[in-house]
Amino acid sequence: MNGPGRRVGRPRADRLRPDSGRPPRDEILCAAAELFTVRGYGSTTTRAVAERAGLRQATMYHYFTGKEQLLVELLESTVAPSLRAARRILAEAERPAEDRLWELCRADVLQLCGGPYNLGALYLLPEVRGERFLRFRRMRGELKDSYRALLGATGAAAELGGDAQALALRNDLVFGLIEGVILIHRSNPHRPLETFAEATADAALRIAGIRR
Amino acid sequence: MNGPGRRVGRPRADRLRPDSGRPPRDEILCAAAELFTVRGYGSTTTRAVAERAGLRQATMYHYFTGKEQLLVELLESTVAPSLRAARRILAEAERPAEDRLWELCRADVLQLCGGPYNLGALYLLPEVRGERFLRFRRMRGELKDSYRALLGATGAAAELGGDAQALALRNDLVFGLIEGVILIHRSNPHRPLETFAEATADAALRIAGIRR
DNA sequence: ATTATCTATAGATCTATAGATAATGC
DNA sequence: ATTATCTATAGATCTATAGATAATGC
Repeated sequence: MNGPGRRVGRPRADRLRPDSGRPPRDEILCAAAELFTVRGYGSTTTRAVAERAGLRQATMYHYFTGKEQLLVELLESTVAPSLRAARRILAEAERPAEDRLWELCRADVLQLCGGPYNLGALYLLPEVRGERFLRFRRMRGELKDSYRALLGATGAAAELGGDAQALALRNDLVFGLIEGVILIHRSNPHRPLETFAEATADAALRIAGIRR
Repeated sequence: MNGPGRRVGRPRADRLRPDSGRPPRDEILCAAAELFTVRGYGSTTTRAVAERAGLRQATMYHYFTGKEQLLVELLESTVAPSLRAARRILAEAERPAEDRLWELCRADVLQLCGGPYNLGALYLLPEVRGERFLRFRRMRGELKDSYRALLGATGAAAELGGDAQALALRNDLVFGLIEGVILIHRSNPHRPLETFAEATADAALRIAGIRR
């Protein structure tokens, strides 16, 4: 049995929250994700995060060095699965690039909009420009490069006749649609996610100039 | 002559800023726009806004009731021109809907990305969910309805056979691309804006399923 | 002994207000 | 007299740290 009362350390104060069974670290990250995406980073206090996670403000510092670390971990853990998927898809050289680009788009939409809170909205926070988020931005850059590589291997790209700028612009538009997709999802969260992800991947390919 | 020294009221403290000649109210709004889009709303202090505008923190309260009013005015003044353009374009019933939708997209991109700071990024701030921004959200809703009306009048919409949900989804994708466009622009601000606006309008029409 | 939590709080803000001041305008 | 600004500050946070406490583990 792993019920309450069997854990090491001083028990939590009463009246806070029912025991969720998850590790406290995860509870804190979830609370932060929810609040950062809904209220914004700068408008969210460490007290609000801790309260929502069911513990006292100071306890957060047992797990994290500060508020910024929360955002760093959330960002990197959101982009990491997308990046893994991109690497895998990029390696499947025998499949047509068009199909693979579609799959990557669809997977990213599911990743960004899936889950209980809209993690994708974290990318839109202006605060992400800071130095501590450099690693996240590098990972995101590699993801974008994967999009470009796939797009460059399609027949639609061949039609541009090697115009690198035109290709970059198209890739920006495709990637922008995928990253901005969270805005669309947020405005109508009740739409079935599968349908939505496929429709978005279709739209991305239409932007790319691919007819199928 | 309207140089310094000819204005009513106590002079500004020295060392602040050279006289820009613009009304103080505008200077404050510009400073707020710059900081809100780059640092975020919650992470921007009234002191930072005032300092950048060249006056003391307390002086801001001579022109605005508080920090929220700054964001309210910026949001509404950003969406208002788009809404006027939409009403005008919507009324030109003799022109093909396809052309008018393209024009509206292009105009919105210019509006959102034009100007010295990226006003469009204000729409992405999570804080905009608050009650004081209701009027802005209504205006934005009317703008989105204009997109839908135009899209519904195109031949591409006719192909959907009156499926209202499919039309709504397409409109969300089109509108989402336009609103998310600031993310793309931010990642490469040196691209000529005219080219970019037209390429984005092209992409929007491709999403909409319009071939031309 | 180790651990996870708590309470308490120092020190640094941040927002908004009160009231003084230094210009112009009449 | 009117106006736009300033200085000063009250009161309310907010972050992060110090140190106590209440469990388990050995």
